[in-house]
Amino acid sequence: MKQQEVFKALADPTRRAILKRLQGGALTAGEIGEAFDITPASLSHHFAVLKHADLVRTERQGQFIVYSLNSTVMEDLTRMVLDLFPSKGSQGGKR
Amino acid sequence: MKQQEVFKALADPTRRAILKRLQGGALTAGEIGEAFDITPASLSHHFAVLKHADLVRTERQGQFIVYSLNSTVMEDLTRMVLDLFPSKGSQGGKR
DNA sequence: GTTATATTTAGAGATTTGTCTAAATATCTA
DNA sequence: TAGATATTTAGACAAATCTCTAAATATAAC
Repeated sequence: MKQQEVFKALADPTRRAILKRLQGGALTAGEIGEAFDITPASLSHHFAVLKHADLVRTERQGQFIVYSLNSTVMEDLTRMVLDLFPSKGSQGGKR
Repeated sequence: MKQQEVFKALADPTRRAILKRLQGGALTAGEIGEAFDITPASLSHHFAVLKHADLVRTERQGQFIVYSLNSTVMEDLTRMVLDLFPSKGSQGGKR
């Protein structure tokens, strides 16, 4: 997993909101876009970043492109976060 | 907790490395800097971002300024990440 | 008080990022 | 095939970000 891509992808509030929107299940690009005051082109850029980080999956269905969360990344992400902080009780104290 | 500040702070690899360095316990700015090929000024900028996100704490000790992880944020951060993804088994299926 | 060490602040410059408009691609429907 | 809809790609621009050098601040040691 590309740690850097994932953290970068999560750094933008619009992208985090996109992920949250997908929690309820897969949506087309257009359906996702309804919630944002942003052009389809800009939205598409965010999709590209999320895809590059492997946080979402896509599937074409006729005219539409359907986005869904890549839930397997969740585990990795949690691990990455946990890895950033010492486990409880193991932290170095005062010097 | 300022979610946006936290995610932004974590988006930079140098800052994540700083956090990892602090896992072993508190360190002075100079000690942290030894590991990076970067000027003290740039490092100080990263410290400011981490502090602003409340990810680290500081304490002056004479000439030195000692940085340590703010471990209480860990819990919040994990919650933020978990919140971004549906809990296992609850994810919406195909449409 | 002067000098040295540790760190931050200020300001500048190059790169990256998020947004837009315009144009391109893909699919559907008639 | 032609026209409509859905989405992406290309290119431009402003704002944010990371880095640097130079200067400022704070403490320590003499």
